[in-house]
Amino acid sequence: MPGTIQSIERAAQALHLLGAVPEPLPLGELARLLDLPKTTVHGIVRTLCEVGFVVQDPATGHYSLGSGLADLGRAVDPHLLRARVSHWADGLAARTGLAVEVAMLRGPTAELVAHVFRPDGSPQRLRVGELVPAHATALGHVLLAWAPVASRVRELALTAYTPTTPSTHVALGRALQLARRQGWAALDGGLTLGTAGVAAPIHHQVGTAVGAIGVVGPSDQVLQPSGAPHPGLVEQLLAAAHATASTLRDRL
Amino acid sequence: MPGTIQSIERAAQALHLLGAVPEPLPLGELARLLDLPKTTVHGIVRTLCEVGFVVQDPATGHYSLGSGLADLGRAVDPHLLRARVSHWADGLAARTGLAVEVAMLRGPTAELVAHVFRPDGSPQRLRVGELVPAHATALGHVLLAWAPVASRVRELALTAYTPTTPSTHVALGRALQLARRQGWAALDGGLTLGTAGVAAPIHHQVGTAVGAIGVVGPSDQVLQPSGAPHPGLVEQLLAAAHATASTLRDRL
DNA sequence: AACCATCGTTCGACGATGTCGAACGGAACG
DNA sequence: CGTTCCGTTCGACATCGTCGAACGATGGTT
Repeated sequence: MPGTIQSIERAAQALHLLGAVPEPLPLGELARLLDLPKTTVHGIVRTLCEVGFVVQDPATGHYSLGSGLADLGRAVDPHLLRARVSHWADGLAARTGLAVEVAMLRGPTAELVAHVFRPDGSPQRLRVGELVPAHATALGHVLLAWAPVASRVRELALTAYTPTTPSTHVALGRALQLARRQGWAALDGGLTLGTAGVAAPIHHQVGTAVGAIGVVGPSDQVLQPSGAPHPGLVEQLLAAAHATASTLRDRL
Repeated sequence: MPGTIQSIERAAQALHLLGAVPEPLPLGELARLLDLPKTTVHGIVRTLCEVGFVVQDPATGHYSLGSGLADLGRAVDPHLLRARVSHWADGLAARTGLAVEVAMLRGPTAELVAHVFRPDGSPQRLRVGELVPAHATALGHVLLAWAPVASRVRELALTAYTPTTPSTHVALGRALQLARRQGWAALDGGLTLGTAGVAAPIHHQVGTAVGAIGVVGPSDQVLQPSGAPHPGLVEQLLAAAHATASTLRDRL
């Protein structure tokens, strides 16, 4: 039986000790209990502080368990995501003149958790709560591209809503690869001819996206004749996504 | 600013990923998301499995968060300790003919969480819930000797109940050092003249004791004229303490 | 039945990183 | 003011983590 990684075991022991007492522990005490030199323990708790599993009381220098541990088992609540994203989504709609939608992956679909109307006063219908097929929307492409279990794509039923809907796994795979490469996704007429969307991932943990934010509107207002998004659109989307992700990392 | 420990950071990233999805992740998927070779990730998750932070589904081989993480923030519940210790405490009382008490540290006192009567049928009073001064009992000496924050001893008010109560910090310190060295504590007449106790720590995490188990009775039945415990008494105590600790580590 | 792909796992070479003694500045105490 | 103890930094060194190669097991395909 091969060995395990000593530094991870030691970190776990430090966490156990910090969890065993309600009050913060000084470094020397931790070192004494772990039977390790202070500098060794200091390296461990400094790393645990950086990843949020341990916090250091600035006044006393003592250490205790951090909220990062409690957060591990919790997926981001849709209401929390909506709360955090709405400010940026409002601004994005105002600046782009387009409707803004935010979605989270729900099996083969994208569930809209936030929707800001395009600001031109035209009649619109609130779509929050609606499930849209992930393969047929830019939002869905982003969610699939950054889903933890990418192999799930093989299981999707790829209904062709329009001639431009990716309706084979090869076509969808290519679109997702392109999204991963460029960091965003665009799709023209995937669900409705004449309507296009561009979306970007909202990251919470390394490598995956908790949601996606996108703009959607008439194709000629979202994309240039070349098929590329209008100048500045992608940058604004990425900025909104990044800002939302930052607020998600804030502790309440 | 000096660096942090890469392997601990990587372990934390693995835990975040496992926490981000409700279903278990295969090793290859974890490796892809972490952008690390499979063998590297395997070493990390094997270690996390060993410390209980991750579990592996035996059927599929996939990994998910373990209960060890949730356990970190929770001290052992007195009712749980009582439930786990009672079998061993009953046996100890039967074999030694002495009353058995189990306690947990509560500030400067030892709180009795379990009490088994001496089996001679004499009238006795149930003492569960009672707080006894830690410095004046063998149980309390054990709890103080293996407390996470040893420096708290300085803050104790050392009331002298009998001439043999350790009533200076020096005397108490010596008694605790002796306890740590020999792995158990004995005290004759600390609280009541003519009554002696011997106690051993119940460990849950490395280096600390979650509780203590001890026998208490007339001095001549607990200790030999030399002051040493009766033969076999310490071994039986340590066995009961160890068995209790083992059941505490079991997952319900 | 044979072949193939992919899985989790083990082995072991190698050098990158973790370990930890020495030493630091700061805070608290007598 | 001197002393003690704290958390922290530095840097030498060799231990340990990394990871390519390869394994047996499993499931799917022909």
